[in-house]
Amino acid sequence: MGTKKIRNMEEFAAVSGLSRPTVSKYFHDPGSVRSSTRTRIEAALEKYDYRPNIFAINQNRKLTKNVGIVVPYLADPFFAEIARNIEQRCINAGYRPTLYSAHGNQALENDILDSLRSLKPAGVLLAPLGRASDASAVEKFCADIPTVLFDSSLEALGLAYIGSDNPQFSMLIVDYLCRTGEPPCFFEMATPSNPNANKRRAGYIHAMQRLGQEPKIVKAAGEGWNFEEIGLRGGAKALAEGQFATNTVLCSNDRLAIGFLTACCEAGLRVGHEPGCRIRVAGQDDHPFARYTCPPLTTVAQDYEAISRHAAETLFRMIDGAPMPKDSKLFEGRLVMRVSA
Amino acid sequence: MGTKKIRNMEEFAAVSGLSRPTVSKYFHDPGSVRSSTRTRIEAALEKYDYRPNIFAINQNRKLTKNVGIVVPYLADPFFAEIARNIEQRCINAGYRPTLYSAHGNQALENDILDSLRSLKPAGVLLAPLGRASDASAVEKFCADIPTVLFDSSLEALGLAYIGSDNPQFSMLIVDYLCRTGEPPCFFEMATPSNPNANKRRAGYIHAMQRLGQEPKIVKAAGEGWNFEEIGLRGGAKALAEGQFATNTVLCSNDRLAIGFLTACCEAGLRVGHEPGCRIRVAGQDDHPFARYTCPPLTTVAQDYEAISRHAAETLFRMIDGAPMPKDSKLFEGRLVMRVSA
DNA sequence: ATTTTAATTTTACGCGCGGCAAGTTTTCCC
DNA sequence: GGGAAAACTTGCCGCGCGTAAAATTAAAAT
Repeated sequence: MGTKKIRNMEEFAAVSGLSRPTVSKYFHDPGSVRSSTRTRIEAALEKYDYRPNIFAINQNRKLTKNVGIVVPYLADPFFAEIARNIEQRCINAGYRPTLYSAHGNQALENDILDSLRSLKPAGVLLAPLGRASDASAVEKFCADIPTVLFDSSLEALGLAYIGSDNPQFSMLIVDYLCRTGEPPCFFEMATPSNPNANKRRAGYIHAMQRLGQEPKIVKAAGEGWNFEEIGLRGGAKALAEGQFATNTVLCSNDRLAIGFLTACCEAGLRVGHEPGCRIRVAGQDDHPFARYTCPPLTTVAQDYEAISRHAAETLFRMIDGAPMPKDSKLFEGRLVMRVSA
Repeated sequence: MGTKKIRNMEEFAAVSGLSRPTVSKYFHDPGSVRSSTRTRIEAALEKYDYRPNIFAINQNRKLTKNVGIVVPYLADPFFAEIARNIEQRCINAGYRPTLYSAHGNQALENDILDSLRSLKPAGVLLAPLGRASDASAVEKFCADIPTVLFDSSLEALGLAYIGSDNPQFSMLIVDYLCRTGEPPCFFEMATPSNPNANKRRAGYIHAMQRLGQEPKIVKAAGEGWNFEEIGLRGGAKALAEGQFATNTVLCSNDRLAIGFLTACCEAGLRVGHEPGCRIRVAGQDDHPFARYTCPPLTTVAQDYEAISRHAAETLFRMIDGAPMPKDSKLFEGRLVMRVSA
């Protein structure tokens, strides 16, 4: 390694025998300098491991390569997974993603939006908290910075978003469950954190009515993002009180189902569609852990790939000048049949 | 709201009738300006919602309030949880945390360390990839920037870290399992991603020998961070081949155990310590999902609170000038008895 | 009311880099 | 070899703010 510590681009330009603007050009686009100079720079780069300061770079650029990714709750592997997917797409497209989690907290979400303004991002991919979001703050943000909303809509605002066709999810699995056994009861949180839950409930009701069945909804008490706990407690209570009219339970989402499965287990109920099982349980999302429940959870898979791809590509188009899409793009779910139902 | 958009501190100082440095002082410490000027600033703040650019602030500060938090794999709820805990502590202490995940990838971990240099952080809390880390890169980083290593050590380097007393974990649960039934076999990944696994294996062997039992180790093939999958596949194979010499399996970590429980379920083995159960399964970590397996997983709980608290406090002391601790600080595990063993 | 002193505000420069204009050198091509 | 194009250098300003030193002001003391 080199003898002196390189502190900035000026010093680095000096040791490579070039002017700073030339070096700057190189870092902006290595192909934009003569190959002989490129060689010299890269030789110097070997000796002194210098890298431009990323935040200084973006200080005075009209268009940065920064992209912000915001999710509501990173401790949920679903969001961790989709965030990773989107991050990778940004990197591949030459952007510099930064990931933020609101941790289920409105104040934090607002802080993140403020931080993002400082970052001068070329664009932002935002999965809002939903019901708990500060709608006006999000609206202002979208007006100022190219933003793609995904996963959840903000119903108060009329903004387009990219996500799953939630009513279709419920209809798909209701059809399946009715075809293969007793019609499902719908198990959900009393106060869901985002509008997706409402759309799933509506889809359930619609599908049941279409099949001539009476919808039965069971609600679990509890707030926040600890869905498993809510599913466990609410499920145990509902089971004990005999609230489920049939032997089939469709949960509003997989995490709730995971908790509910534990409630079944603790109540001594064998779960599954096989002979000898007392109850069938299905979820919605195909959460990363759904494959590993006991028994493995039958569910409707969100199209992670399509959502993250479409969200990223939409943002890239917006960065290139395209307007914010007027209409939401919703992807259909795919039935994942496992043992639980 | 105000009439014009405030673009920077200069403009904001103008509309509040003060000089920029005075306003700057206010933002650095509202108590450092005369109360009459503070009133004027806060009045202007009401009218025009201005906030200093966070990245410009840190451009020319000798000591910033930035803190970096790096975890190896954020899609693991364990890391998501501990990261959230540490983030909160940093915020409470007046720092500005930024969270990064290496996503199990060495190149990404190195990129993150480079980004962090640009951030000019006051300090960094780093949970390294472990075996997959670029030891020399981490070493250089620690030499340049106050860094607290947590969760996993870097054995190649002699650096202190903050984490769990892994041998104690295994010894604790081995004692319990032997006391209450057949001695456990140890189920682990063939090529674990960090040194904690090795320490747990050593703890297992030591505890078994002390009890006069012969250690039996079963290894699951597979690389990477998809532990559940590895536990499921490796577990199914080991069960099919009768590799477990006793009816008790101690998994190297909870995620592996979650996969293994699914393997048991699919093999039709009832898990638990209750009559009628064919196999007992225990994990280590008290992963956020361990409570929600079927049956709920008996495990050894990492002291999340203590680790994150001690890591954060150590970093704050280092930022205030204390040297990097010479010795690791390891917290004991707590036995969490559930139904699986 | 005047001086002393402490608090506050200005002035002036710096951080690490982008970017533009004008001038100089290199390279390429006929 | 001459001329034009391409690449590079010099010089300077800008981004949004921190910060030390100087100048000013306000509060306290006499």
